[in-house]
Amino acid sequence: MTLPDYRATVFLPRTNFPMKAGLPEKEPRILAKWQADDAYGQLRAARRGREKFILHDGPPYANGDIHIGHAMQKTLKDLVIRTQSLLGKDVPFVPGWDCHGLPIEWKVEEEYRKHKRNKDEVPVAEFRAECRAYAQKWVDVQREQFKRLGIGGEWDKPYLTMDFSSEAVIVTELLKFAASGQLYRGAKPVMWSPVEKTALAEAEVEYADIVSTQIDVGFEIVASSVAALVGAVAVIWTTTPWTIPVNQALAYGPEIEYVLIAFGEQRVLVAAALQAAAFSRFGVVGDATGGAELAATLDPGLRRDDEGGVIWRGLGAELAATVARHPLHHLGGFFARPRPFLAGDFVTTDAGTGLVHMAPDHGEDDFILCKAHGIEPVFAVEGDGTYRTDRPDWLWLLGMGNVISDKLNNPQGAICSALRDAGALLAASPYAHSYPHSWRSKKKVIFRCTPQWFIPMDARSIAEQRWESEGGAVNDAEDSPMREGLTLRETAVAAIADTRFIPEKGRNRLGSMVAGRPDWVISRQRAWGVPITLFVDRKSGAYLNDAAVNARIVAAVAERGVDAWTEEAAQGLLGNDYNAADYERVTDILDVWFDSGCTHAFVLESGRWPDLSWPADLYLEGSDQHRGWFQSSLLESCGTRGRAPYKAVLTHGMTLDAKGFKQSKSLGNTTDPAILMKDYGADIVRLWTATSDTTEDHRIGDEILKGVADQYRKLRNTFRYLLGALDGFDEAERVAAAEMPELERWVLHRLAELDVELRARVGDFDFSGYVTAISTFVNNDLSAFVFDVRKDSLYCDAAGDAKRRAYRTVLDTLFHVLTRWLAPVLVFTGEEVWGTRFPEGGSVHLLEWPAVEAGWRDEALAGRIARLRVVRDDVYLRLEALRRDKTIGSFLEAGVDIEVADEDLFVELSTADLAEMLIVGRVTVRKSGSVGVSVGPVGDEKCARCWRHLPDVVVETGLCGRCASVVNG
RNA sequence: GGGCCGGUAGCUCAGUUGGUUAGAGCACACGCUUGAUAAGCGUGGGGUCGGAGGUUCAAAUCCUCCUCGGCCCA
Repeated sequence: MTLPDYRATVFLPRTNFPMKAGLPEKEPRILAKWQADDAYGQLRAARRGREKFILHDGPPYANGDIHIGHAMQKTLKDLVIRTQSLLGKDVPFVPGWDCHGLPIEWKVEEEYRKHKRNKDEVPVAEFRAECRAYAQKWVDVQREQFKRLGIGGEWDKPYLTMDFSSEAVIVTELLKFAASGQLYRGAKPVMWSPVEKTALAEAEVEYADIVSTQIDVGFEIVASSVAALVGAVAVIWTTTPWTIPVNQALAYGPEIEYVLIAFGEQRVLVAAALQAAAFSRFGVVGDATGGAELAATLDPGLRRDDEGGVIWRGLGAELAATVARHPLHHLGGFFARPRPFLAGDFVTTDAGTGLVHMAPDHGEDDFILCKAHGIEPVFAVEGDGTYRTDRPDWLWLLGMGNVISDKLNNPQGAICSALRDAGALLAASPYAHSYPHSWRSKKKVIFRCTPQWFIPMDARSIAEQRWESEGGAVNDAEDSPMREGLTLRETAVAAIADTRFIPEKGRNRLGSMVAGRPDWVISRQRAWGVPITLFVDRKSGAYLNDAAVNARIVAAVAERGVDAWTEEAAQGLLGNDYNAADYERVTDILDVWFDSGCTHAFVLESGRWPDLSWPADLYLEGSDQHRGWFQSSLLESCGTRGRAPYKAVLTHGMTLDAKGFKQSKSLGNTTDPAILMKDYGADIVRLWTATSDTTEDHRIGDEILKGVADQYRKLRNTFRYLLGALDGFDEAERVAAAEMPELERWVLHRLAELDVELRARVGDFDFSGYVTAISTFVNNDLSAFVFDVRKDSLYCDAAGDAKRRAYRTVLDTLFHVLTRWLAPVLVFTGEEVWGTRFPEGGSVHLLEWPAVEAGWRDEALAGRIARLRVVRDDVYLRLEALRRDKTIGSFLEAGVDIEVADEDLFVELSTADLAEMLIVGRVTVRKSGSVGVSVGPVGDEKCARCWRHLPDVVVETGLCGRCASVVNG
């Protein structure tokens, strides 16, 4: 007998929402619609007047395509913005870019080289214009790349550090530091090219093998706590003879062993470990006759490491109170000053003599060590590499040429000659080594102390920063914007205490960096940046601090940008009260970190974006920004406003490759967001961001993305099921929660629980916990349990059946809840899902957090369902055995007999529709002395429509009673 | 070299103040279903918690050292 096909009478899910997402093609279309509808503007209008949440965007550098770190970070920011917005807050987002600085200058210069143009022949304003155009080009590129990721924001009006209005505020902020006395001119050695007369960055220097002159020079010891040393000669070794006239001290290693050895008429002091090597040099004095004389006086016995020749032996620490004099001390003045022995950790016995001559003007170690002992640089070498002529000390070197010239440095040059004449040159010979050269001119570079502008961290120590005759340009503070009586460092430390850190460990990181950092060097000898708009009095060295002048400067920059700061404009800016000739116009530009440290001022505070307000609720950046933007913003704001520009700081880790290694182009292990857009789509990248633990370093790779795509598919299919199951859902079907079966009420209970959990996760910016909670709910509670159990009712019950209506009511609730909860993560899919069900319903992103009633919570019910699910798990374990021996296929073919001893459990089980809950053919529950579960084939006929095995199936129709009544209406 | 941070199944993550046999999802294997079907359901295997010491009745958890990796400095 052939039974009718009842398939057409079953209410199968119906939807045109495709299982396959096709995100790479679909997302751009949704994006275009948002653009056309002004989705961002609509959202602003919808949230007007609500509590604000200000996430201030840290500006990426406008140079090159975005990388995966940018993608992850902007997505993270977008998750914050969209979840806060979902909570009903007004969350404007103004993205920004960092546009000034060296890397852009390089790129433009690189173009010049390609076209054989010389940067020095290009007017600086024209050069800056090209830098500006270059930055703008990448702003436009990156803007599209960020938009493609589904990042919402005011893309049509971003902030750029190079906007004239930004530049004007940066200048204003600088002048605030000036006005409050928080600026001083100090010095610091930098890489300097005497040929180009400019400072160079590390990356602009290349190393080349050259031959220099190495010399051993004796410094006569004039005082020492070690009596044997007085009158002896301390020997230093150097490959830059030109630095000897700038020497100010000698350094020794406290742990190094030194020996005093007779050498001809002299006694020389060198490191014990280097004695042999040093002595083998001595006597080699180029072609000079003096060398031969010296060699002749040398006792052959002393050329070996002969203990007999050692007059004194001791550790460097014993040299602490030793003082020498410069070999050219007879010149008087600068050269007549004593040369103290200083303990230096950097002194080694790798080469030389174990004693290092210190020229604080020309070495990093030298500068720091000397500074610590109050010895300041003397600026003996000018920018063009010649010795200064405005003091008598170096006039004897007049006309000797550039300090990098071989003529000056060779064994016959002026310096070696002077030393030889003084009897202090123990050796001079060619020396081959690798030496830094300018990438551009290929000429040798030097370390050279140059005046730099500083913001002091400890204002009380400003006076100590001054150096002789250079006029430490410190003005008295008018009024300090910092907390009363506190230094900038102390203000910043206090501000950190007032800030929330997510995760908490960021507090320590930022705090220890601020506590230990040196003064902030804000000047750069560059072209592309905001000028340090100061006029320095040529006589006093103090910078001009006049409100009227400052106002003119700011107005000029606001109008013309950084090009307003020119020599020609100086008198106009100074006005009638000052004579431009009396003032040096500072030509340095600001460190770009000062620029970005001011973003809070020209973005949040300026009023240019009326939606924004100061301070920000949140700054969100990578952990590398503890040294960068978090700190520059903090210091800038503390120095001008006495507090941090943010209430909270959220840090994320770095994105590593699949194996946990840093991504780099040279390693070839980078992940290109553009390729991800093509292969996966933005929602996958967003879901990857949301599921990664971004508080730590995290990984990306094919396997990881595949896993994320799987998780996405599960969520997508859940939406597809909801859409299909809700086909034709009508408000009239709706059932009140109180009228619903337990299973539906339990779903509502779970939603009430989730509501609390998810709100907490959003508050903690814990998106991985947020998505995991939703995913687990969808997988375990919905897909594996509720959807499965209710499949029968949804498919086979009559359309108007109370249970089915209750279920569909809950599915409708689930639809609204899940689309909204997931919309911040799956921005495109969320819109697609929403639009599929409500084509005229506007954007899902305008909606607010779904209404979940706290009254849905029902702990007693939750306990009951949990116990039933334990029974379910137990039964399934047994049914699997029946499957294995082919007794049954579908669980619907099984009958289950449960015996319980406990009265309460018996009542609980017998009042539940266990056959339905377990999706089996039949369940009987008996009270018995023993406890047990037995399973077997149910034996009843299978209903041709609902496929359940039931006793009331009629053979003729093949239908069970329920299905018969549905089919027959 | 220094400061700070991290290492839990193949992958992504949970693991409260130390306290039963270290969990979840995905992936994988096997099976069911063929009316969510390039989907859904079930069962299962898989971890010496980076390594070695130590404290403790008891350590993924506390301490020390090592190792690998990351950020920032030098």
